[in-house]
Amino acid sequence: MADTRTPDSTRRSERSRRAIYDAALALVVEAGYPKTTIEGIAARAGVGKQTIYRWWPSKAAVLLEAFVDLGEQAAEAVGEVGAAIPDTGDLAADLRLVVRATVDELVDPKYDLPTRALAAEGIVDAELCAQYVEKLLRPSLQLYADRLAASRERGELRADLDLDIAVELFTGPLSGRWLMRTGPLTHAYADRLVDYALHGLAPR
Amino acid sequence: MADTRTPDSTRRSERSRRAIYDAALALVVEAGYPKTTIEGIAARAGVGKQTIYRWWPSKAAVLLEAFVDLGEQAAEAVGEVGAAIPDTGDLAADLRLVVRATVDELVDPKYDLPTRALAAEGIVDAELCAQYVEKLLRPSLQLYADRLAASRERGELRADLDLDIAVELFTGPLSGRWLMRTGPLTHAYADRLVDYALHGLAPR
Amino acid sequence: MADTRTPDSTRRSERSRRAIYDAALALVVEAGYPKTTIEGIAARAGVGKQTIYRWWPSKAAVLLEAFVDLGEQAAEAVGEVGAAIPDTGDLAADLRLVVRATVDELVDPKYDLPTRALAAEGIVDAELCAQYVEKLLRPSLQLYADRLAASRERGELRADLDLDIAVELFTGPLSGRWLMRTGPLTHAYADRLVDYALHGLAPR
Amino acid sequence: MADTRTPDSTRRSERSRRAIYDAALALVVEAGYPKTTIEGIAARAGVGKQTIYRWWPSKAAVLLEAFVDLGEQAAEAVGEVGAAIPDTGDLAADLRLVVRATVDELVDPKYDLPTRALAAEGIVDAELCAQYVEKLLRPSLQLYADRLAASRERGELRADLDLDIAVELFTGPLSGRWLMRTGPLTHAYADRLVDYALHGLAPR
DNA sequence: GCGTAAACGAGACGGTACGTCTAGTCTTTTC
DNA sequence: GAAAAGACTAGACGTACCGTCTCGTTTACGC
Repeated sequence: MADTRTPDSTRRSERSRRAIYDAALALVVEAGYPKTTIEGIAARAGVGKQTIYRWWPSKAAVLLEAFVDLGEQAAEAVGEVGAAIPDTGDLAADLRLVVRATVDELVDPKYDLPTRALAAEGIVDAELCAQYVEKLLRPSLQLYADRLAASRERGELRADLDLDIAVELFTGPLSGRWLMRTGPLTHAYADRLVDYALHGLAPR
Repeated sequence: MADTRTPDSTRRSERSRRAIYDAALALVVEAGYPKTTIEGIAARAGVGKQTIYRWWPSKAAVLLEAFVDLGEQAAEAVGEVGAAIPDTGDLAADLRLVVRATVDELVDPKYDLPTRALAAEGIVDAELCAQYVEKLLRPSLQLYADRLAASRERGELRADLDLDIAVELFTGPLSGRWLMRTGPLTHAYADRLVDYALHGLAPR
Repeated sequence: MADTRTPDSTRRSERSRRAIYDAALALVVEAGYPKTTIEGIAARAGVGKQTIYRWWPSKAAVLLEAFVDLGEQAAEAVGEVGAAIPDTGDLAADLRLVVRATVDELVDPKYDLPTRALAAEGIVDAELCAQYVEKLLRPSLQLYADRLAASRERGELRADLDLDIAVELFTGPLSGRWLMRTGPLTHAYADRLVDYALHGLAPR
Repeated sequence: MADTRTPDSTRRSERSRRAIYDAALALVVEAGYPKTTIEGIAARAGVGKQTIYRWWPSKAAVLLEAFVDLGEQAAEAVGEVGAAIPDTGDLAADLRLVVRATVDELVDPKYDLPTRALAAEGIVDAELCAQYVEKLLRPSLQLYADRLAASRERGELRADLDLDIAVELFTGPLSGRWLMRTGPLTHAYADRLVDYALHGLAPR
């Protein structure tokens, strides 16, 4: 029978939590996600398996939290601000900048591998997918939405613009190309994508 | 030590191959991909495990072939033709039709589940990914490319249009929304996506 | 790579150990040794396979321990004593008694089958053979040796008698006939064997 | 359904039979009996598996025939005769000679390993055991029986001597010590064994 | 000599068990 | 009472052989 009692999180060991995060991320980068096991994480973190099972429902959940934590660490280091797409008034230029930045990130193995693993897991596991979207995807999509909304207010975009679809027009092709490796991820690609998405395929 | 001898494919049992395809697809739909095991497929197909290991390198490879075969079966049943997006002269209408059809397919569990599983596996396994793209993804993307190329010739699209990106502008958002469940997949969505992709986000 | 860590025997599950003994013995008697598998033992004992592989190196080792344990159980039940050949002063009579008892045991399937299996395995596997001899064979041979030594002291046997060979003179023919089924195992045979061994083949 | 047709032995391939014998014996000596497989024998003999299954019921049966054949080959080489224990009139001396010879043979791996394997198999498989006894054991025991019978006629042994038991008095201890490795197999041992068996344990 | 039938080499097949690995649970001991 | 340690049940993994079953290919006999 499962232990339905929820553990007392106030007594949780911060040291163990950190060690588990570190071990999980390191193993995914070193050995790949499928070869990363809960036993392996526990061993590397110097932690009992039960400590993992007590606080997380699955390997993917550990990795997700670890990765979110990594992002927060990084954000804190840079000063937390900058968490918005700059608004210089030139929408195309602003978007090129951020799409290029996204391209750079997707190419860095340190981010690529864990994100791929989480995406793969999420594709098959709806539960985890929701978490993934909420904690990782949505925040970054929101940046696009905010910037586009600002331009829409100024009349630079269709007045009735559906923001969700608008955002997807940039991120969809990009993440599709990244996930399925259907083409190179370069700054040139980023620029052209922004151009097409903003102005469409029809002749000028 | 691995058995490097390649088996003699002329002596291969067609009956077993089919049974394995059927079992694999059925199990993925019924139990989900992670709970689909090679042992399970073998048992359900009434086949020895070795017969699977002899001909396929992994569970995912089995499913990929099974799914490709399923497509071929279906194509054969309809008469093989129709493997092109119709060209009525109205590009927007033609694209709406096919994007709507894609939406319908992605919603059907019979296609949804195996495709998700393959996509998930491909995201993490580059080897398999290449196969997946080559055998499943590329052919369907090519349909878009052909139709768009036809319109480009007629001057209905930018003369210097990059077809790859153009195709992605339709399929990227669609598959992104599907994979990550970030929004509903409806005909209305399909229509609006086609509109945005064709004409861009800028005001008319 | 093999797991070289030795498990902590203080934490071993007594319940599992007993269940494995019981299952192993039962299966050997019911299905025969070759059809007794480690998987079968585990299943019948309600135990994971790893629990067997953790504590024993082979199927035969399990059976050997199970059988030794069975003997200890039996000995404990009878009160532990009697573990010596009686010494009534009449050596021939004493030996006849114990050889007859041995014959009876060798004929009982409950002992016959496991012992045969162990003997067979030991014949081919020197490692196991040593264990078998040490734990099962030697103790019972020692009883003969002790009784014969007592008679030798009293001058009833050659003064320079080689006890090992002397013991073999009784047990060798007996076990040979049993193992290879070269003749009937009866009390009459036991009596005559004792007679011949004690007095030789030469005329009186 | 099994193929009930009995194959036509007149058309049997002598070359294959020999190759199988050689392969079986070589593998048992090189790799040990348990690691000798029918597939291995077939591969080494350059023979299809079916050719083995057509003519023999089991791995042990192959080995038995191979070994019997080996003996016949050897006998033929020496000139066939000598298949009897010499009768110099000195029974003890004659027996010492032959027991010493047996000891020498049991120590030679070329004979030791296959014989052990067959004995082990026979212990557990009554069917095979009968074959083994009939073809290998009985003939060699008969030599003892004949020699002892001759002496008995001459009054050198008990008039009512039970030949079976008498033979066992020599071969039982010997084979017991050999099978279970309970002591060294030396000429000294052979001599003493003959002495004890002939004259018994009682003081002179 | 030539057709035919059986034995042959080869090896794919449906299976069983192997020994290993990991999941997730449970228990014991330590802090 | 949380945590480290690790033994436990459970069962999938990929491998090795089993014994059966085709395949073509010799081989040898009867016509």
